[in-house]
Amino acid sequence: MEKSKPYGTVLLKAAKIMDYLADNPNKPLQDISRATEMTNPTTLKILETLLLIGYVSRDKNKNYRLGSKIIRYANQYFDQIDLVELTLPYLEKLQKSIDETIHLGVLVDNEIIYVNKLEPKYQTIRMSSKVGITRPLYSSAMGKAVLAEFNETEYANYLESTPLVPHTEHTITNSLKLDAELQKIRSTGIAFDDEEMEKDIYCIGASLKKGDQIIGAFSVSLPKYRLTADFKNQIIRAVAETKDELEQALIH
Amino acid sequence: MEKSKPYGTVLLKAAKIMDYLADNPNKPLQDISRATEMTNPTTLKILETLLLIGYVSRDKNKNYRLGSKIIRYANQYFDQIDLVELTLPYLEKLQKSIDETIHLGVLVDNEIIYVNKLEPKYQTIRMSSKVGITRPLYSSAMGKAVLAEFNETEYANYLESTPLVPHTEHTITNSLKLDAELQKIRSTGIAFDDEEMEKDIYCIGASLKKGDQIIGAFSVSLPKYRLTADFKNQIIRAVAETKDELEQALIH
DNA sequence: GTATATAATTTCCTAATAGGAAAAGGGGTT
DNA sequence: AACCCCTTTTCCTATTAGGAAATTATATAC
Repeated sequence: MEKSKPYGTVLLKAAKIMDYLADNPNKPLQDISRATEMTNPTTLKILETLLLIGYVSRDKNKNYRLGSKIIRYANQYFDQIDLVELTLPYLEKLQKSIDETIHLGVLVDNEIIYVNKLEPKYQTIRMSSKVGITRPLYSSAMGKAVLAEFNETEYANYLESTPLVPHTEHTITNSLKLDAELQKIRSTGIAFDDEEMEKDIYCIGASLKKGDQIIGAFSVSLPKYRLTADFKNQIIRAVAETKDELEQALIH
Repeated sequence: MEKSKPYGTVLLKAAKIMDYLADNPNKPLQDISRATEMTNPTTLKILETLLLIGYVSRDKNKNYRLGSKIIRYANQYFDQIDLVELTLPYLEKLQKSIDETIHLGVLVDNEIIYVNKLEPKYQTIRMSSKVGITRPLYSSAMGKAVLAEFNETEYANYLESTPLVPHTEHTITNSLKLDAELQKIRSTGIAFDDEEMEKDIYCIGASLKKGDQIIGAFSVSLPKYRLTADFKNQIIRAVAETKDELEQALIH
């Protein structure tokens, strides 16, 4: 069984250019050609088409960057979900009671994408994270909360397609251990990430469902040294309560 | 002089699909083919490549929507600018003194793109606008503020490439009138939009420059009936002050 | 459960495109 | 003015794209 060649070679090349420009804004043709391993004429022709459709923009010094169409797409993307606005008051309430970083994520293509982030008001040590980045399901609190909602087929497919790569020495890389962990999450509704993604960071999260549909998850993240037993219980209670409120709100 | 065929037919088709999915999320192959006037096999092949590069995602019912890559791009895009975060405290302060809708926009490809929006806290009648949408330069307060900063060549190019299409009966469609208006803006630093974009909506804005570089603009928008002479002066003063603060902050 | 309708996918061939070598054009610098 | 470096155009063929038709999967009716 050999994998067939993908269709749309220009499209793949264009994506390569876009990826490069996303990480390296304001680059001239030459740099883009070099980085994407294409000749100047080819790169130029693709860039001109990308310019035409608004995916990139070019300044007067002939440097290229991502274009305005991207923002328009992103906006529509959030519209589709429109979760951010809906959940904001509840997450803000959670924020008030637990002054730590709160994330909201949605499930897309077996990953969690951060779509909102609320920062602690008074804590000076904060997490560095950003809306737009993704987290694997197996090694984050939000991810495991979501995984726990998968049915057997979905879970089997997930495991098959995803190698359990360690990010820290605490990452769960054994599927039996992961099974056990998910079992626990199912019984309590609360998921934890004990430095599994990033050293010193502890997260407590829960999934968000709209009826039967898994939407995503939210979580509280904090440096582990701030996590006393009492505080942990307080967060768990607050997260559980927020989950109830959010799922109530999602039904309308 | 004939215009040459654009390179990358697949790319153009892919963009058509993306545009359609941006406006019509969760559509099956058939609908996409119909809307984009392509055959099923072609559409499918492009969708599969888009899937591969993360530009679209497909659910188990085989409905397609924009993919997570878009959010990642958008995030990088904002990083490039990183204006939103930087300006937020100042715009919030402006918000507090003038309880009306505040917009922040950046200049991209001779258009203003809204990148942030602050809603009035107490006013119940609000503007319907969204982050991500664009406004022409000639018919918005932010746009005219930016146009007033263009040099002669830039301005000439702009006029040549942009027809002054009326949006309301107040839109300036005469370039001499626009010249005069820009002259006034240059002398005061404040731009107005007197129902030129949308009936009943009045905006007061100013440009944002970082040294010599035109970044974008911000504005206060409100229903015209709330605009007394006194309130207008109050807004002008607040906008001028905010402009100073922001440009100070932009230098670092 | 089977028939029927509808949509998704694969196959396969040729019309159309893509890509790059080479040459030409632009712009800034010594 | 000559040079260098980067961008853009030209032009030809190796490669890809696109669609008709057949096939398979999926949903709906009976």
